Amino acid sequence: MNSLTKVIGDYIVTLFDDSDSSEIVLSRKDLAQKFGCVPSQINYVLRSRFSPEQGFLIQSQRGGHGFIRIMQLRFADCDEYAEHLEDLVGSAISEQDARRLLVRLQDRDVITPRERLLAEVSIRNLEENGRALFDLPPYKRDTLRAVLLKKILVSLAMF
Amino acid sequence: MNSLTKVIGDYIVTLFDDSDSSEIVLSRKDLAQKFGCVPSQINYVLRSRFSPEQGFLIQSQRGGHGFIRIMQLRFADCDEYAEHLEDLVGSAISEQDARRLLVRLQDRDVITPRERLLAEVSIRNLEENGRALFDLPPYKRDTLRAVLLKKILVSLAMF
DNA sequence: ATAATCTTGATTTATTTTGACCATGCTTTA
DNA sequence: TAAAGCATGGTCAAAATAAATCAAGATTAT
Repeated sequence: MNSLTKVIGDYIVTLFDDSDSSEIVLSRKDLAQKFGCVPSQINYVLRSRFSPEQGFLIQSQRGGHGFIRIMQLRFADCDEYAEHLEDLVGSAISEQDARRLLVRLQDRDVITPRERLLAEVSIRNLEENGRALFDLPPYKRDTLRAVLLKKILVSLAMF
Repeated sequence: MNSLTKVIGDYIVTLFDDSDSSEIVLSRKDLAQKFGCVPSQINYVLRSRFSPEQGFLIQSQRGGHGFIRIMQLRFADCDEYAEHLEDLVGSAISEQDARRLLVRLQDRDVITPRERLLAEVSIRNLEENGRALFDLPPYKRDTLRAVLLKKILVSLAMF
């Protein structure tokens, strides 16, 4: 049995197929109407099927002429790369190792210096929050760091 | 379908493109007439799209031969730009506003699409941690988000 | 049986559009 | 040259529109 969520998700995918652009724009209200559901269902579909982790970015605007824009990020072998990263980063990583990894990626021109800087700032910020605000134990911080680093690298690989 | 506000805003941008000066002058009444709207709509366009936060300054004069002059700001150096960013983000910012700001910066080629993506992923990660792990109230999340966003933008401005 | 996923609707937030009323600066006229 | 009149632009708030959030309930999968 197909859930409505799946049906709507599939429909959105066909919009991408038909559009040969890497982004589509839609109206939440109209879409909900088309599928006879409440508008917030659309949010659920987007949250569960079109997240950044799944290779999509979403912009939206409320009010008159409101819209939802879904952008699909380009990517060759996402799964393979993600697996590779899983090995590379693992489920926990020290700040040092994270930095070393970023340097290596920059050396190999996988990321630019600015991108490395940006990644390091974000990781550093996570560190500070985890330490000062929440008083997390080191292993927990290593875990959160690994999660963030993988998200960053996966997303960049999509472009 | 585009909102009138967007159409008018885009039109004003083309005026800048065509003018190769950093300022343009226009008549509120004529512009409103051209787009078939009430004059105060023009004020709304200016307020929402050409604010100082967005890098524009406006002068105007009422009465006969009245006018509206829009000036585009330029920044002398990195420090000045960084300071501007501090003002821009403030001490708290919503996820939406943060995203909008990033979009604007990308539109103006201040950051690349990849850099925007990276920033968005980091901010989203922060959001998820703050929400799911630590159960922070919205205001606190807005604060942490502002901190991170400023760190990111300031660091990039240094480059 | 329990956890995960999906569905729903009430409430909140954001954006745009419109209009009534206010302020200011030329221009004309007494 | 002062007053009156006209031509502009500004402000504010209400109405219209539309998306986001949140939590509770329903369903499905393990």
